Amino acid sequence: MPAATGHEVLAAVLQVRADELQVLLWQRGMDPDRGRWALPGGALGADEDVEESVRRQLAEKVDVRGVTHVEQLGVFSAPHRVPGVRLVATAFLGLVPSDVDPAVPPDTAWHPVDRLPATAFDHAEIVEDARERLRAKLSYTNLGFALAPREFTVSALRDLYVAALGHPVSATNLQRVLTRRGVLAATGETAAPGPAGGRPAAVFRFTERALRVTDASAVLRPPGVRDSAGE
Amino acid sequence: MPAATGHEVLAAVLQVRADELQVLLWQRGMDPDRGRWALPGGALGADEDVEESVRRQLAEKVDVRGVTHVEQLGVFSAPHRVPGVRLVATAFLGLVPSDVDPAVPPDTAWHPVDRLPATAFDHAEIVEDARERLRAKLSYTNLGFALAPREFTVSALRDLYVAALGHPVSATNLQRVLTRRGVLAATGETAAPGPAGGRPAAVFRFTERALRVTDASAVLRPPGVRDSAGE
DNA sequence: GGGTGTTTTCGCCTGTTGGTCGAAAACAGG
DNA sequence: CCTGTTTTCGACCAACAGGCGAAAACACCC
Repeated sequence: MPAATGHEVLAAVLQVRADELQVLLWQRGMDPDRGRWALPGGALGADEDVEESVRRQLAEKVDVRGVTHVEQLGVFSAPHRVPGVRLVATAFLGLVPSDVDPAVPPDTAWHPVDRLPATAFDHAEIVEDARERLRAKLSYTNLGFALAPREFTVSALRDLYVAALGHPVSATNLQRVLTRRGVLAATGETAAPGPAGGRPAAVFRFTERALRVTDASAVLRPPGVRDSAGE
Repeated sequence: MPAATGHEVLAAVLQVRADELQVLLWQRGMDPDRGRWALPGGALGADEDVEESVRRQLAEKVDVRGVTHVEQLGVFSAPHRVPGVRLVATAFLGLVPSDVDPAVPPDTAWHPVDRLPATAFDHAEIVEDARERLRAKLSYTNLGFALAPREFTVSALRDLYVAALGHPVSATNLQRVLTRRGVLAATGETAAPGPAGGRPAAVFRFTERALRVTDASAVLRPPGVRDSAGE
């Protein structure tokens, strides 16, 4: 009696390329929406949950080792979001560090989230949700690790934040804030200066490459429990 | 070709009752999991999205006007989370103000989230997710409005936060923080003192009864843009 | 080799926020 | 009128983020 309901997973995979936040899309070769650009994904398999499914489907488009972070965005379930069939989608956000350039099939390409091509179904809406989720989480988590190479300079990290957030970020502040949160650590090495000279930049690394929420957002925290201010 | 996949919606409706955070559950009268307690919900209809569906299903259990806030928690999709059938669930968090006591069917009752009875399927996990989401959002949003009556004293609001957060909260701080964020406003009236006397408490109100995120969480904000500190 | 320009780094200052504490205000009851 | 209770308010302090400018460390050119 409940209508036969299919379930698909979709992934908005984001990466900063050429100082712009871009998303991985593939061009549909079949109707409906032939020629329009769609998010990677596909039908949920019988013996997998949605997390396993999205990783499996992504593996068909890119080298999954490049995708350092995957998290659930939400459910998109408008009755006619896909014409003809009843299809509920679980959308995901995926992040790729800026130093890798995974090989992709010929029908697949990166597009700046600011200038999307004609998109299929409700996928533009999903990309917008992914972008906002990224923006919010960059502020109060260490999610930057998923966009950055293993090692980087503060200015390189600053450029990533500028591209992802869409507004200027002070390098001074970025370093101080992240250091105080205890997620940044200097490696002791320095990078070679650019062609115009300049002081060699110190090389940093994220202390952990797993998502951690900053307690700074824990307003109204229990009494007596103060931040350790970076052990 | 994809296995016939059913889709259901489930709601973890939370309310502070008797100084404890409680969740609305109903006792299953049929197998599987007969006798165990389950979250309200049901199959997704053909002509509704999951948001519409959860409100419709909730209306069958409680007076929906009492539920002041509903938001998506996430998808639960373990292949055998419900024995026998393939059922994917979209879980929701619902909040009810502490001053209403909606009528519920005979098989339905409130249970403290700290002492859940035997629960059906993976519903205990969903309740735990709902509770953590509430805890997190109380800190950096004005979500308290959804747990509180339209008008209240600071100590009453403090008791709600204590019950929901599970740790002591300073009344002084709560008032100052919420006022500075611009979400609290004094009505000018005072409440009658308790039986033991004491100074009459001032009555407050939330300035808006819609979810708003505090910009305080927007660390690394654009330069020059400072908080208006409550106009 | 010294000056110039560039890039990064570091320290200081400021405004805001949240946590703590204690005093004062406003009530009931004896 | 005195005591006990509850609420309210102000003062103080530590932590934090943003802004700014000086100093450090390099490349290039004359």
